[in-house]
Amino acid sequence: MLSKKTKYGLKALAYLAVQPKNQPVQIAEISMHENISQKFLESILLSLRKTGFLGSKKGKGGGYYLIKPPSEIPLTGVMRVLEGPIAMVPCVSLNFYEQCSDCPDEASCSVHKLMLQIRDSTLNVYRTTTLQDLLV
Amino acid sequence: MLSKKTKYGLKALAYLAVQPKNQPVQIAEISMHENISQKFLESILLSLRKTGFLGSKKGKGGGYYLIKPPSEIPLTGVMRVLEGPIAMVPCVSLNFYEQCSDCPDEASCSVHKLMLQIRDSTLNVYRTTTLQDLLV
DNA sequence: ATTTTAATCTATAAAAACCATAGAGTTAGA
DNA sequence: TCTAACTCTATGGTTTTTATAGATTAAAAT
Repeated sequence: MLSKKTKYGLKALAYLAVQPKNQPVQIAEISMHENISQKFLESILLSLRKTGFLGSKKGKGGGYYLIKPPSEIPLTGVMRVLEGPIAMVPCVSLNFYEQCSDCPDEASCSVHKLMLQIRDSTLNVYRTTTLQDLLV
Repeated sequence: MLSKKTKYGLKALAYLAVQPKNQPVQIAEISMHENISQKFLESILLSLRKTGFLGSKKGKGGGYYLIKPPSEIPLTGVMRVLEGPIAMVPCVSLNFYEQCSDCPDEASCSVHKLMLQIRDSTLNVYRTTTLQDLLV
């Protein structure tokens, strides 16, 4: 299941992507427009800022804005920040690899083989889709 | 993330798939061989039996066995039983469709569009892969 | 019939993840 | 200096996941 965090994050990014002249938008506006709990959205936007997707401006007329044009933001990075590893199992993760404690041999593991395929096909979508492609 | 339930279930199915003459295997044997908590495995195998993937025999010489040959078991069904809906969001699910409460219009929802693509590419893997393909 | 073996069922609880809120602090602009 | 808006820390509640305990039922062997 997709977490609310990711869902809200993507919606917020898409909302920011259609702003004229990429002007800063306040949390409150995004939260109202997209039906998202404001406090929760705060923490999500904060993590997107810390990871370099968003910029922010404090004070009057401030808000959040995209740092790069939507067409230059592939979803791989966004998804890793919001949802975590793309792989469904650590032993096939490119960025978060971990050995399975219960599994003596990866090469002969049936789950490993399957999840490798799933990772590749999912990754292929995220790599070839940018934020621009999500806009109406 | 893939749940332990699914991981264990797949391993158990693969283990059963390589049994000579498809003979019944006891829970205890699978649990030992695959490093799975026996009680937990019990409930997993039970649900696989109830959904028609496994048969069981009680008493001495009993155990669980595959009902169909591995090559005739696409992973779509198995995954739906073990892991639940394949879609990451109910509004793009074929078998478990549900409207999003927070989303006024599916057609213009950025998350919807993306998750539709992910569902299709994932489904494509599960549909074209059978239990047979997971064996070494 | 009785005993043994092994699946089945019900209930429950520990652990982790997820979602959300509260409130104080900080920064920037007017 | 006042106010608007982001930043940070902490915390609580709910749900899901994982696991365990114990009693029951069914089949086979004796």
